[in-house]
This record gives sequence, structure tokens and C-alpha cells, in this order.
Amino acid sequence: MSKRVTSHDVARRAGVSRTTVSLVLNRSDAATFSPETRERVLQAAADLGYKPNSAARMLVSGNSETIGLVISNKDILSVDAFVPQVLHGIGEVNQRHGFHVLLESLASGPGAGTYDHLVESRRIDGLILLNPRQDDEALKRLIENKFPIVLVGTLRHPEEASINYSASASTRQAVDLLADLGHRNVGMVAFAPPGFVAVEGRKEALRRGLVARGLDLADSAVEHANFSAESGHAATRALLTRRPDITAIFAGNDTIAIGVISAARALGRRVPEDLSVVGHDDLPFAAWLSPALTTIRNDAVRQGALAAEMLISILEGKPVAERRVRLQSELMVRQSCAAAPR
Amino acid sequence: MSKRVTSHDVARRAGVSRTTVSLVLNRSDAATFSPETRERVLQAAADLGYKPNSAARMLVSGNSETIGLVISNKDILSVDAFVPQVLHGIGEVNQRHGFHVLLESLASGPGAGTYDHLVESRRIDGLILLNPRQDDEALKRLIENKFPIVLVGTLRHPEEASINYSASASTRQAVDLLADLGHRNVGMVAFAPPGFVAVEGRKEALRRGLVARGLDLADSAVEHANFSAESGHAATRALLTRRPDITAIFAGNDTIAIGVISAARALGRRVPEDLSVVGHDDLPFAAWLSPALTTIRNDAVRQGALAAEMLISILEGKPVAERRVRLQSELMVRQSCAAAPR
DNA sequence: CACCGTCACTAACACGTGTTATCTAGGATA
DNA sequence: TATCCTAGATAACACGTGTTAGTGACGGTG
Repeated sequence: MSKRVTSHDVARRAGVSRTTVSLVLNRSDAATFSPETRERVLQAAADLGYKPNSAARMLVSGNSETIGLVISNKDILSVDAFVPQVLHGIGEVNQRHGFHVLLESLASGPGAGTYDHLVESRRIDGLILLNPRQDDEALKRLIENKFPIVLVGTLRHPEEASINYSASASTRQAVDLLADLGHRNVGMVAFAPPGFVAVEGRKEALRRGLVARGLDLADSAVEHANFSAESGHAATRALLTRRPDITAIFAGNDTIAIGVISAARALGRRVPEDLSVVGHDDLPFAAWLSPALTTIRNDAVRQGALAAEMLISILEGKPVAERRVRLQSELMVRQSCAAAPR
Repeated sequence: MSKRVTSHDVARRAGVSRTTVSLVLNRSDAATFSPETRERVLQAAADLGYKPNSAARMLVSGNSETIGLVISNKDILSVDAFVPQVLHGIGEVNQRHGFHVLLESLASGPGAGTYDHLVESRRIDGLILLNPRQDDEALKRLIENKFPIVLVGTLRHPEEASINYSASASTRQAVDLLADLGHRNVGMVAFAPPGFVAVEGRKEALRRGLVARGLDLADSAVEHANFSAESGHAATRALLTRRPDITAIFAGNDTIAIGVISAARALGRRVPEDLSVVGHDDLPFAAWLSPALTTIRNDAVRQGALAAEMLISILEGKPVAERRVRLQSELMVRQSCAAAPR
């Protein structure tokens, strides 16, 4: 690699001081330079291919134009397609604003791994956190210290900034659909262990939906999987073995739904004739599974984009209309639900 | 946010100079300090919760302990589960070495978007590039300038460092499996447009495998999809409409395979009875699809981990035994292949 | 007693940038 | 002529760290 080009080199080549270079390149408004000097500087910078050293810039300006993306559980990354969608949305917005993304995934298990060092070493200006856990005390501290942070999901903290999908309306719709098809015994396979806010939220939404139709969600009708299709398969086997009367299952997300369908078939049940399945997220492949998955759509790309936009607004000191955005998810009716067997 | 703690504060509290603080904290070997001074410094640092400012550190040391991860095509990110697996592997290794990951995804289309700015602003020390395109000239320049860069995939450049799966042996196995099952007309749905090295590599591997069995891969038996299951579905429809004689399809990856299966069913063909399907990658969900997917396993997590390890070795100046690692993929035989219909 | 070496520590520089206060030349004003 | 202003440019500081060259004290050696 060739020697670095500094603003000093540009100054020398243009025959001006380093200050002049800096001012010309950064502040187009300060019109206190003659057009010809200005031109000479720009030319010299272009000739040398000058790119300011970001470390020096960070040091003096105090911000890094980088946002951290923290994924609450490392395991989710490798098996679920939700995260990359959010990443896609974030990346899009960031690129437009000249921001960068630093990725940090935390180990699984309670209290494992922190991201304080990212914050305290000033490596990032703000944070987007995916899928927060209810018991994340470090996160609460950060929020209360006013560190710029946007949640994808929610912590139900009064001071949080977040982009969150409400599952209630569309879950209600899905329940209506199933109830109208004659289903009375509905189960759930959550996508993660208890403790994740989204897990509890989806469970509660389902419970309320069922109660509204005179049904209920017994504890025995719920199993917790662990992010992967494989874990969904295992959980479903356990669930259907314990409660063979169940005729419809809400999967915590679409990846889990793959496991649910596979387990049903392994137990000799056809989908949807013998077991109806509802997914969650509407990942891009959901419409192309067999049968095409009926699922509750959360636009993950949009969620990521909105989170990034909100965070950048906060960082740039712009006013943010709503700090807790609640999006409505949408039921996508496809082929994985049918009339209850009798 | 409270005021930053600098090494100066630590020095004052411990009653020593800033130099002492720096030396005590960074060089455990320089035993030139009395144990008690050492202890006082460590205590003070702990009391104040001192975390060195990373920007200052970067500036003076010249490296950022950050590696860039560049994804050649933004689209792939949102629809395929391969990338996050690689990310998982990279993250694991990085965490162990105290490195960070900066994510950059490029727009699609030829020559779109560059990552030079990352390199030239010294924001990253090295680069991991996923799925390089054969026509990426900027990349070739970087390699020839000896910038530390590791490819996941290959560019077939003599100076490159790369972690690459060879598809040939296992593709050969898969072809044997199908040929033995009586298949004579085999097609392919590539996962991306031509130009991606991996696309060409997998196509060639298939062609060679077929030729070895006295079969061939006509141009009319190949369609190119575009990363998503949906595009796989469309491509397969086109392929099977043009060449209804085809009885087995190699999908460019597992996500595409979902689309292949879905299209086959839409055209009234059962899988595997009427059409056999072979995937590629063995993503975590592949074993749980219906039918369970026979696929060529590339351990993406491992690939990411190896790439990160190689890059970090290069960055730390350690010798790297092999700069072009070639892994052997492995055929996972499941349920999506059956005897050719007659 | 002069000299040397070691121990424990520090002053001072370097990294590359953004920004503020200041300087200079030249013309206008009193 | 002395003073003031302005346009055009710059010297000098700050950011927080790692590192090199050096300082002073003290004990041992010839």
C-alpha cells in the first residue's frame, strides 16, 4: 500500500495552508476564500486522491458516524432470515446518510456478553438493538442515561425509542379465520425461550384473540422452541404428543413454521387438512413453501429502515415526532389453514 | 451521558503520570513499575471505569481492529440465509480476537457501489468479501496493492487469499445418485445471474459431472434466478415449460430450491416422484423442508470463521500456511431425489 | 571519590484532523 | 497622516492515546 495522503500533502501541493484545505473541503458556506484558491485546493485533493483519515476526524469531532447493531442472541443470526432483512433496511438508510454499521452479536444465555465497550470506547454514536430481552439491565441503564438507542421490538420502557410491530390486530384476524374454520384447540410454538419481549407479546396477542372467541390458550398448548427450524420440529413433536387434540398451531415465526410443518408430517398429519399452521414475519420464502404459508406479515426491511432513520434523526438533533412507533402487522392468507378435521 | 474518563483522569487519581497509566494498562511485560504503583493505577482505572477512546487509539496506532465485511450484492442479504451464517462464523472469531465487524453491502448491478472509501479512510484494517464477481476491477486492484483481503468464494486470482468450497466432488456424487436413479435430463436453476464466480463454478461442476456419466448440460437446461425463492420459482416455471423432459433439477442454493419445489408443484409435478431436486449449501432449514432436501453442504459458518481467522493472521503478521483454502463440500442425501419417472 | 548501571518513572513528541483567534495587506475614512 | 475596516489566509490549539528518549535517585564498583 502506498503512503497515506494527508491534508498536509494537499496543502503543500495547492500552495496553501492546511487550515485552508480543511475549510474549503468541509464548509462550502464560508465563502471567505477566493474562487481560484478554492479551485486549486479541490484540484490538488482530487489529484492526490485525498480521503480524510476517519480516526483523526472521530477524535476531534467526537462522533464516528457509525451505528452499532446489536443482536441479542447470537444463535438467531445463523438460523433465522429475519435479521438480514432488518440489516438490509438499516444498510439502505445508512448508506444514504453516510453512516456505517458495526455489527455485534451477543452470546446466548442470561446476562451473557455486553455491548458497553462499544459505547464507552466511543466507537459508535448510537445503537440499534434487535429483539431485546426483558431482563436486560444494561440496556435499561443506557436508555436512562440518554444514550441514543432505538429498539427493533420493545422493552416497554417509558423512555425508549422503538419501532415495534403490534401483533394483536392481525393475530385476532388469524384467530377469527381459524375459529370460523371450526378450530377449537389451538396451540403455539414460540420462536424462543421466555424472556424475549416479542415471545411474550405474540403469546399474549394469541391468548387475547382466543379469549375473544370464547377459547383459551392453556399452558399445555404452548411450547418454546429456540430459533431454528430444528427446534421448532422438536417442540412441535412434544406439543402434539402431549396434546393430540390440537388442530391448529401458531408458529412464533416462519422459520419455526417450517419445523412445525415437518413435525406434523412426521407424525402422520397432513398440512393443512389435519393441521393448520400460521406463521409470523412473512419472510420472503414463506409464500413459496409447500403449502404456501399463511402468516402474519412484519415488514422487517421497513422496520430496519425506520429504526435507522429515527436513530440518525436523534443523532443529528432533529426532532422526532414519535419515539415509539407502532406498526400494524398484516395477515397474509395463503394455503396452510383449512377446516378443522372432525 | 456523563463526562468521558480519560487516561489523564486515571493518572491524576493514581498520582502518577499519564505515561505510567498507558504503560501499565497496555504492556504487562514491561515490569519496570513497582507492584504497588501498578496496583494503584489498575485500581484507579477500575474505579473510574476507564475505557480508552478508540479513535485516539486508532489514530496513533494506525489500525482500527475492525474488519470490513462486504456483500457483493445487497439483494442477497434480504432473501438468502447464507450471509448471516457467514456472519455468525466471522463474529465468533472476531469476538475472540477483540476485532469488530463493519458491514457494507453494495448495490446490485454492474460496477455499482465501491468500498474504496472504507479502505482509504483507514476505517478498516482488512476486508472479507462475500461472493465476488468476476468483473470486479476495484477488487483486483486492492489485491494487487496487497491490501489485506480474504474472499469467501474465489476470484481465481493468483494472489488472492480465499476460503472456497469446491463443488466438484460432491456434485459428481449427486450426479451419480441421480444417474443411478435413471435420470437422463438434468437441469439447473442458478442462484444468480452470470458473472458471479460461484454461479459459474457450480454450473461447470454440474456439466463436468454429467459429461462423466455420458450426459450433458445443454444451455436450454439452465435458467438463472436472482437470489430469492420467488425468482427460483419463476425461473423453474420457465425451465420446465421449455424443457418438460427434465426430471431432475440442481438448484443454485437451498433458497432457490424452495422456489423450484413450489414451481414444480404448481405445474402439477410431485417432488420427488415426478421431479428430483438437489439443493446447495445445506442451510439449517434444509433438512426440515417437505420433502427434506437433498443438498450439497457448504458449512457457511465454518467458512466465515476460517476467513476471519486467516484475515486476522495476516493482519497480525503471522504466517499463513495456505492462502487459498479449498474445502470439500459434502452431499447430504435426504428425500428430495427419487427414481426418474418413466 | 568518580563512575556506572539499574530502578522507577516522566516529559515530550507524534498521529491527522477541525476550529478559533489572529495576522497581513490594502483601501477607505476621519 | 493615523485609524479603522475587510477580504483572504494562517498559526496555533485541541482531541486522547502510544511510545521514545530521557531524568533523577540510589547503590555498587574500581
